[in-house]
Amino acid sequence: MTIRDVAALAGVSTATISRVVNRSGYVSPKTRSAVEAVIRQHGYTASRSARGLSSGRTGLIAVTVPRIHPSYFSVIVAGVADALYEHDMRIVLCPTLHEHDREVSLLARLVHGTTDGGVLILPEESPSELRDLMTHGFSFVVIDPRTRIDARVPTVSAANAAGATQAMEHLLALGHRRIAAITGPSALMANKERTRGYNAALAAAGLTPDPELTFESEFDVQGGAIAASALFDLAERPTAIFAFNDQLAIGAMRVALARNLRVPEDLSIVGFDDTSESELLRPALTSVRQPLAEMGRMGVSLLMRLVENRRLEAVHIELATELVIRGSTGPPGPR
Amino acid sequence: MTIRDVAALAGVSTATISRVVNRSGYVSPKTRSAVEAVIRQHGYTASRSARGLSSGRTGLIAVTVPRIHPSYFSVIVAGVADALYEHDMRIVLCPTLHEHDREVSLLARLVHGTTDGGVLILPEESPSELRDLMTHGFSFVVIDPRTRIDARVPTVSAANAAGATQAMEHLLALGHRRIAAITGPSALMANKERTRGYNAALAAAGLTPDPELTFESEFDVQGGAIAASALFDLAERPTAIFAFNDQLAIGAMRVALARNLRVPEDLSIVGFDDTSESELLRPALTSVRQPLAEMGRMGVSLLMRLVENRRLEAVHIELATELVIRGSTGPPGPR
DNA sequence: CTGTTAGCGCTTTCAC
DNA sequence: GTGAAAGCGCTAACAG
Repeated sequence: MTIRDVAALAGVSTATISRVVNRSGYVSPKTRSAVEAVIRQHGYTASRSARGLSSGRTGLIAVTVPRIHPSYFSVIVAGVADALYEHDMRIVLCPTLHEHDREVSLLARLVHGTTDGGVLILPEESPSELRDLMTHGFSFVVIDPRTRIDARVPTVSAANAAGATQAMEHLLALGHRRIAAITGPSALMANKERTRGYNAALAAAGLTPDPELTFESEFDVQGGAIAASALFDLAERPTAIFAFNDQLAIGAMRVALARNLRVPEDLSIVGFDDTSESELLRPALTSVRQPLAEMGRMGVSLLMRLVENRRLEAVHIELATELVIRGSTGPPGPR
Repeated sequence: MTIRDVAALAGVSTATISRVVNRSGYVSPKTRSAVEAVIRQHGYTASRSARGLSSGRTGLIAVTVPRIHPSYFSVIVAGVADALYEHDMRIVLCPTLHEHDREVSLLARLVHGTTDGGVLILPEESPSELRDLMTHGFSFVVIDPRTRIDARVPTVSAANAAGATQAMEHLLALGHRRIAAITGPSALMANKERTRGYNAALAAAGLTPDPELTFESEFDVQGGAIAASALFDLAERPTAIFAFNDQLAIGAMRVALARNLRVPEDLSIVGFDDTSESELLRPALTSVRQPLAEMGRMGVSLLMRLVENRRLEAVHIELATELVIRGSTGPPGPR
């Protein structure tokens, strides 16, 4: 079933079919309904390839993501998919799987000629690679940039510094003074921001950050466990730990419980992300919620403007986080 | 950069460029390397739309999935993406979001003309809709069919009956005799199979299923909680519960702990799926692992054969499950 | 309001 | 080995 078949059956030209299908231009009600009848009867659907080739718009958006599975990513992707669906567009999913060094150009991976634009989630591409992409006229936005990138690229991220401050203010308000930070890889911008928020909150409370209390680590459970062990071995143990993501917090909590430290009586723990695991833990984890799905939706909203206007608006959006208080935090116990 | 630009720069015809890019037909080594140089230098990438239009193959596969986020789905999708990547193909993701009744044909949703085939995960389409899809010559496979569908459609699922039997044999071996089942919606084929496995294991142990001990419920935490409450109110409480998915098991465990039943001393619990939550719970959940990523990969492998041979092979694959024993199961305590 | 027509960028016979 | 040329199915001027 091609547009020509439909045209023949309806006794009109292909142009008219195109007009009916795309609701573009004037078509008499009579013709329209005749065409629609034929279409319905024969189940005609326009080929997106052909449409893409001739109009330059495919209705497909490339979404790159390091991995699909961790809920952190799948929630963002769900937000993106959701928003795109409303624009009648679909996602071409490109998990990069750390295959960045594969000899395939980013443009090729973004399925050049098949997509109208891209949403890059936590991309591993260097700022210069992203600049190349811009040069090629490819429309894209970045969600949660890994490093500082060209200011002309629209970005969406969580208010990481403010979020960290929220967490710290909560702990400080509870009376904690020795608050450790288990940070993720310091190369990530999000972590730099969270560290900034951590320090700012301490400063605001008149405290000087103790370097002994900051521990950098990979973003996983094991990293959290290692860091926590080191912190517990300190001469003067922290009364609270602010973990820069929930995985780290889980690792820390495991070690704490294994060492018979009660949470939150002996140790308060705050995570970051508020992934679904947080409320499964016992005690449930206090965590800074990132508006992940909303970040995805917002990314699409920026991208759509970009795709339509064909001009770059330098927009950098930070979405507010929310501290979700659960059972893992409480006032410090008497030593 | 189009194929014509490259041809002009290399001083050959577009046909030759096509041959070089696709490694089809003979090209002299000299010409080839000249062309490759130009391509590399100018970063040319063939437009997938144009290629799709002229060759009929787009290198894109549609993947439908009810929702992206629950890890159950994202793990399958990750497997699919993984396998497709090796075939140099990409995924067009179509979360159906229960929008099944939207007036959009399935074919349109599968982006007809943009994809070479489809992987339908737990599709909500009726058998007859799927038959229509076949009639249109669309190549697709189904992962985890919701109901019994046309036998000519290749399917991949977990060995649900056998998996249920594994769980039951474990409980029976521990000495349990009163084992309740919290099933998911009985319309789902997977649940019918699991029920079959449950009954078969009881029968093999010389026990008659007690209808009082089977409770149907939605596949969520709350459903598990409701079912467990009812079971605990029974005159003669079960000593073990086999929940047909992990969410149900979580709900059941919550209620058990809230009622001061010790797990596993007073009550053993087995889940199904072995989602990442299982090992986070305390006690960690014994669960039947479905090889989700593998199911995704296997689906692709069937689909690739289908796409290449253009003929339907009626293949129905059941992948073995594995019982992962953790802390939530143990011998029944003295009453 | 509707039809004609010229491509969009690529693959693919068929000649040479 | 390589080139010429005919589409693939659709959209978008431009006529009428």
